[in-house]
Amino acid sequence: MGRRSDHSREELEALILDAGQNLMAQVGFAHFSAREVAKRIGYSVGTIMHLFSSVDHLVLAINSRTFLLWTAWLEERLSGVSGNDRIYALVQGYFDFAAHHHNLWSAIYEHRLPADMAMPDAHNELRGCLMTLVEQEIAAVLPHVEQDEVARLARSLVASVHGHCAFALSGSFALLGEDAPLDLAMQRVIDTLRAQGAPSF
Amino acid sequence: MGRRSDHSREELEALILDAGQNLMAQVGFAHFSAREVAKRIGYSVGTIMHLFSSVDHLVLAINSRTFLLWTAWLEERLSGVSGNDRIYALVQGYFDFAAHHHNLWSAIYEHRLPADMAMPDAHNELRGCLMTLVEQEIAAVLPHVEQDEVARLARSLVASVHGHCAFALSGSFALLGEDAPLDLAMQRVIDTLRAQGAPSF
DNA sequence: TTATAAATTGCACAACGTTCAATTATTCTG
DNA sequence: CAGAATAATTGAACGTTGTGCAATTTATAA
Repeated sequence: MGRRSDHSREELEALILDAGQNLMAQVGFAHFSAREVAKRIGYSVGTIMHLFSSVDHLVLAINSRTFLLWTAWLEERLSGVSGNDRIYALVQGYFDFAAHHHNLWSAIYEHRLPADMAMPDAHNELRGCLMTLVEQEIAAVLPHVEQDEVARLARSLVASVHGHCAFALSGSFALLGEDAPLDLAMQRVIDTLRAQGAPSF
Repeated sequence: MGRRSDHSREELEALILDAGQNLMAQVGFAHFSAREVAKRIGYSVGTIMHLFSSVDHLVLAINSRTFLLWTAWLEERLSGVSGNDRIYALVQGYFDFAAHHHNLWSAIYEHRLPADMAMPDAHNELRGCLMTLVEQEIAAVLPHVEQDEVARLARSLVASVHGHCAFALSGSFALLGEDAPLDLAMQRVIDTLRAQGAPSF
């Protein structure tokens, strides 16, 4: 008991987040448990509570990490792609990540912050990187649109694609007889880009 | 113990669903509890398990009821409205319901069916009524589009609006500095209707 | 060396979903 | 109408969960 020398505070936090994200990927948000995370790293639950204060803070941190993974995933999908294909790569990458990391992706949206708990700025900025990435791509396709409007469009298009992705992964689309959610999402994006006067869509 | 005469099976199910939906509205999916429902109606948890088999089935039934509420809400918002305004009423009604019944609405999407549990047909049909309603409105605005395509468009537009609504209620839009999610959603719907050649949008 | 501070634990608590034998109420049968 | 069969309902148990806290161990400072 009490073996501070094994890991520094930062190392221990990383250890917990690694194990936590693995557990989340394996069992999903509904069956996630701080106790199980503790068991997996050989520490007691109290240590996790000491470092993260509550299971909500831990899940928040895990989900922010997932955003990081997600952004990297999208950047890789964009590398080497040019022109309008970058928009396709972006939408498809969005769907692919969710499909390949179903539990991690869903956890982001299944977790609701307690009413008395605000999103820490650091986490918000981390998560915002994904939106920045999308803004850049939208701006490239709509060179005549001013930046504020690009930002609004990016938010809106992400929301639209998110809706399609959520319905796809939850099974709602399947229950409605829809078998090509990605095509649907892509069409909606094209509708909007054309409405904004995108040159070649 | 054992007082079968108090309520018939159907009455008791309705009693549980009423109390369950009230509890869900008050505390949200994360703090919903079958035990608390039992306490509120003066029965034991065992009785609820006997009638609904598991808390997942109970939540499923509550959420299907919410779909019913939601559909009725939309129909009321549509009554007396004509022309293109019906599309506006529909999108706004979607947002309004979610805002006025945040916990009920969110519970629909926070609840994931266990992997070994399928959506019962009866519930799927119930929930499908909302989509049918939307299909009718889309068909009215796009008279030249054939029915299968209308159905696909309806699914897609609902997904898009859902994405905007989800980001609005979760606070994601606020964190991104977006303060008019409804306008955003409405614009995306118009983009698509115009792309489909809607006469007057 | 001793005092102070920080980390870590183990235990307790209340609540959860689920299971099940026991009990009570109803219905069926002869 | 009595007695057997059936169905409903309960209460208690079990293994979880998140959280709080006093006690203990380790590291640091004086």
